[in-house]
Amino acid sequence: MGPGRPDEARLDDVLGSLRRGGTRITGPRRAVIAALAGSDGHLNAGDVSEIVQAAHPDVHQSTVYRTLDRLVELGVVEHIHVAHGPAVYHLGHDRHLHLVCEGCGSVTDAPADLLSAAAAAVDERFGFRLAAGHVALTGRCRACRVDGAELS
Amino acid sequence: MGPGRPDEARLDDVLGSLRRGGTRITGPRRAVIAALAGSDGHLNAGDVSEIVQAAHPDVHQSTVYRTLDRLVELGVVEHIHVAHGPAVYHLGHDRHLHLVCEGCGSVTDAPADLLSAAAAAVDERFGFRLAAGHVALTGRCRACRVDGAELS
DNA sequence: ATCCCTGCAAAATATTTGCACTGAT
DNA sequence: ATCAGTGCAAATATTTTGCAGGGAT
Repeated sequence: MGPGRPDEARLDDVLGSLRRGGTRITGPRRAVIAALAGSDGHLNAGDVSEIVQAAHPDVHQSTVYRTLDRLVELGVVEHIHVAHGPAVYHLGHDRHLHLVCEGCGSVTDAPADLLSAAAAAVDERFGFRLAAGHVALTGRCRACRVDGAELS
Repeated sequence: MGPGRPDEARLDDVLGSLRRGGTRITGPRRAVIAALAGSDGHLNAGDVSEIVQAAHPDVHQSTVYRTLDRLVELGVVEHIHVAHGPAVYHLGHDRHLHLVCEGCGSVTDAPADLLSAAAAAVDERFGFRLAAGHVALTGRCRACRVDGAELS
């Protein structure tokens, strides 16, 4: 469609990282990476499986899990723990924060520097190094903060 | 042992809340609340079950889950989602934060006001009301931040 | 040719739910 | 007497793992 296809560029980046890491490049792995690269959103392992299996029905879900783990290990994928649901994955290590609405489940990205002051305080007072991006923060988005929807 | 038994006071507080909420007071419920009141730490549902069943072997685990849910509903118990493991529960709504170490799994409590500036910024910029205490923050505690233990 | 990666099946972990009975109110 | 709460068993959801065969290097 438009000129320039960042998805493919990202895919190539990741493949390069795999090669550098001594990790073999296989069909299932391409498919998993493509699924992540093709979606800007935050996919959980089941989502990735569905997308992958739409094109490659033989790829087993356990392979998706193992591949995601490997990619996290290599540092090219982040996994974030959402309050109730399963962990979600996305390419890159932008280190942004995730705001998950307890009402509607929507995920909002926020810049990591929002927590940098807090992280410094935590480090100073507790000697604890915050990995703020690893867990999603929860609360209520603009749309849901009035409605009395159920909490989690 | 010492004078004054805050555990029992807390237990009575909770029982009062139950009565006010129109919730029946049963043996299993007393046992669950006592387990929470008797431990300052952060127990997951399995821990609570063990403690309860040590004294009351007949109490079923599903009852523990349902009781914990009810207590959360009533606002006398908080449940916090820890990165990988199961949710942990504790009495009260101190609204403190939880710092979970990715290395050793230890949980450190931190005052909620550490995030109040960040919460204000999030509200202003995204219209998102942070419920910071609901999800545990992860990182590396003092002891683990040098050792290269495995990540989660 | 090596041995990392895969598919498969089964297990492990965490939590929920339908159902009939019991006990708190 | 009512019906919320319970024990039990089974289902659900997510993730992990042992094993043997196959493909990337």
